[in-house]
Amino acid sequence: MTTIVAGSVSLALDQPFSLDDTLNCGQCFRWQRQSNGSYSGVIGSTAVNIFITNKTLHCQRLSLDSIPLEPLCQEFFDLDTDYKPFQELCRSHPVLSDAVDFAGGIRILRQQPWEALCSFILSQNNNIKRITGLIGRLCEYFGDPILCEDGSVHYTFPPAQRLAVLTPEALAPVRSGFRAKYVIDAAQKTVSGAVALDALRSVPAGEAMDSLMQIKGVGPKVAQCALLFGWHKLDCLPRDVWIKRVMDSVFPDGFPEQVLPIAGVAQQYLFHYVRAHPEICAKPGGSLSD
DNA sequence: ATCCAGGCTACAA
DNA sequence: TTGTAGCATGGA
Repeated sequence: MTTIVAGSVSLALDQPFSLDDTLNCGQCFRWQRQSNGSYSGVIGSTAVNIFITNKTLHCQRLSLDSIPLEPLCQEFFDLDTDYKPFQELCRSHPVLSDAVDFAGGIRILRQQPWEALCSFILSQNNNIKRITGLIGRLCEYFGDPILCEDGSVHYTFPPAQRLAVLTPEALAPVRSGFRAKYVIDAAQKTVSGAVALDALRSVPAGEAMDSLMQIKGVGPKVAQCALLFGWHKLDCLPRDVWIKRVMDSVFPDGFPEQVLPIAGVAQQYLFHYVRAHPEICAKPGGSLSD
């Protein structure tokens, strides 16, 4: 009996979707741009190559598994969510409107909760380039290899059970510095159930934050990033140094009220926008020396 | 060389 | 409660 495995799927897109912006805006760290402009990456235990042409998302399976490709991509890239209403809400403020014009092709991926949590623990006081390398090493050293048709090897994100039994010394090759002990604590509390990741799905953001912040090395910013990118809680508003800057200078009273339910989406447009245009945060007449 | 990066902990006042 | 030194690492 022959197993038919769909090697690729094509998904029609009914709204803007930029792979470059979505995969390079700091919400994920594991997608690699190929020389032809496509991206390769891992969703769960499936390695894929993706690209967009003619308002169609093409997804090719690289790994040798038979997990149905279409629902996998449909969910991961959040294709069932209509972002137009979110962008209309952002139009209520000129700078958010500019951010939408600049970064409106970003979609909030539906990453696995554990991967998002672990990734953003490692992200603290760190820059995106180094975070990417660090997570790459974590997966290469502690994930499961995914053999691919073309001879390449991808890796799963290491499950919590595997990291929970490690010592900081064992994690040394990852070169995560002081963050190693935080990752181990997160893994242990996840495995023990002290922090029940699955249960957070049905819990309001504030309560979910309190739960995640029991983990050493998880404060408000890491918790909100994890909940936004790993649990798709769109009302979370992570405040990193860039967002703090633009909040202080442009939104001293916070986002417009109507934006708050999707503040995480607005935040992500803004994050991508201000990193490319730091002058937005410049205080009018302010000087660096006072 | 000093500063900074998708911050948090531990401690002081 | 608010404020801040120290933290590991590496690129600018």
